[in-house]
Amino acid sequence: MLMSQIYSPTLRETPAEAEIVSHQLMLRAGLLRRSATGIYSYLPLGLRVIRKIEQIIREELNAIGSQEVLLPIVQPAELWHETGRWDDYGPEMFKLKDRNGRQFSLGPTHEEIITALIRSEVRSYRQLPLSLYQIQNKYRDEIRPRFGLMRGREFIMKDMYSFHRNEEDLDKTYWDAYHAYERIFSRCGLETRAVEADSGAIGGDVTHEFMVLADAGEDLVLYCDSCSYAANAERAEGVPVDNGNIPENKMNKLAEEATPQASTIDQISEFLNVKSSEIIKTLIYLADGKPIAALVRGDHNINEIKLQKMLRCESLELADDETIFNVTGARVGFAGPVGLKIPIYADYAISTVINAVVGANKDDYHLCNVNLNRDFEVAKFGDLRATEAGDPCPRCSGTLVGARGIEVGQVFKLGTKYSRSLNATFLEENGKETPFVMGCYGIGVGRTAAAVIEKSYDEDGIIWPLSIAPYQVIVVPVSMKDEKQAEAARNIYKELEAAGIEVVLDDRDERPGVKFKDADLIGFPLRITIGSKSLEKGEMELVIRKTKEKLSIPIEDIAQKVLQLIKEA
RNA sequence: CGGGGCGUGGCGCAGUUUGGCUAGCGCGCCUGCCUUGGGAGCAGGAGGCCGGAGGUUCAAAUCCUCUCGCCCCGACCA
Repeated sequence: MLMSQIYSPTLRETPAEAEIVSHQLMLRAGLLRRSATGIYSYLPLGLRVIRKIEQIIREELNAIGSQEVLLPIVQPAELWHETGRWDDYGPEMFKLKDRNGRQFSLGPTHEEIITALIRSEVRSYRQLPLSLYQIQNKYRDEIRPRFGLMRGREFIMKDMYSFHRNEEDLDKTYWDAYHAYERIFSRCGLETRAVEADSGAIGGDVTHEFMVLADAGEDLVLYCDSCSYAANAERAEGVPVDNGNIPENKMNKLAEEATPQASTIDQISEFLNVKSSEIIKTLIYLADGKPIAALVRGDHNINEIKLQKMLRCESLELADDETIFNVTGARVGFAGPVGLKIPIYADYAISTVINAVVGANKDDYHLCNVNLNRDFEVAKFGDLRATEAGDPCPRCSGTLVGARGIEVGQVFKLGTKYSRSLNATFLEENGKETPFVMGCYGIGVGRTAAAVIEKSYDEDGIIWPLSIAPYQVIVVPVSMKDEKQAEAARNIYKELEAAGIEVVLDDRDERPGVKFKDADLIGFPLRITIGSKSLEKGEMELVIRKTKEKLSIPIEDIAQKVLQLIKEA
């Protein structure tokens, strides 16, 4: 390909719209342009990177026996009503109507479609297991799209779905996929860490997210400093603590203190001169519409996902001011467990707080020296707090370390959630109608490209690994007007192309600085520079983008050397 | 959805507070000369309903009202 022909408008200056490095460089290198918030056009070089990643995915998934399909983007609402996700997914779904007023959505994911496809065709255990995948645009009207390809509203995703007779069979495919993912990301030049995670709106119990540790990541990952435990912070387990029964003689006399205008933990801590760990935070929630109280220590934060799991409720939201007043008799900021008539759930750590400070359920008052069992009862203890860096590891005696992570893939064991609600069954050997046991497996293709840049760039631009670079080599003659250089450039270009190498010839009549800057910005892994001096010696210069290493190599050896470098990568 | 910020040639910005001549600058773009190992130089040039609508005024990029779009932070942690 000739550089003069490639539509790759590079920018000297960083567009104001881009905040993180990968987004800035994708725009500057002419890989990407924004069309609307979270919606992008991929330009030729950007598309080539995407296609390379897709190809790696295809190879690895085909290798574990999955087959590629292409499912519709426009999906009928009825299917989503069947699983209840038309409402569960809520405003995240792009919804549309056809001319007859029939409702559709732009697919945010494809569990419904694929399950509906399978249910009418796969009738026997003899046809299982079955694994299908597709690579396609997904549509989610994200609450806050940002960071270019990192979180778009339209984005390219590989999604794979597997169908099984039973859990054991699912387990095998689950780990096949898990290991295929490791190979995929590794081939893309990414170091990933599989972490335990929450399954969110997709559902299921066992799931791992593949995280690339990077500052631009939107997730917080906690991992153990001495064992292999790693989890998304929203999922990370707390370690149960139990202080046993607090001896009566350590309990001080309950007292009421006026705390005018002190309604936050910090304010109370300062006003009463107590540590935040001596305060019990009382949160009033509506669980499926019914009020409940959740207690966490003042220096802890609640994890609503954990609370929702413990309550086994469909919906969970913080109560509104009116409900709080009705339940506690006080305005927000003065709730406490003493005398509450609603069920009280508490984090394990609550059992360790002696002589605690709590809201008095009375405006502008708090209670001091409050003690569990003497002054209030807890319906159930559990792991309710948000685990943080510095907390003990739930698996060993180590300590959890925090890091930002970019989630590039996730694998789920879905179980029968979708097959049951969509009535997708097959006949078992014994003739019994059985719902499919399912798994699903996603990879964010564009996000993977973005993650690679986040981990591999320098002040001059992107540093693509050979495996997903838009082209492997760029040939840069210092001056196209020097006919000797131009000819040598054309010759080596043709030779490399003939050897099956993906090569670009920068045939533009630009000054060398411009061509070097563009080559570095776009991130071609290898550059062959042709100057008059080296040419006279019968040599060309091979420059490694990543290390900036420059090798003078006899012209006749160049192609061989390039092939060797590609092979070694 | 809440808060903050921003919309001025393709890109990055100034000008807006305090209304006033033909709306500026840098980069990019076009033409010519010149130059060729890290985004050169000189000369000439094109390109703007100042996001949109309405209003105030002799006069609006600038003031007022409404609206659209974009970016950032937050989204209930009492």
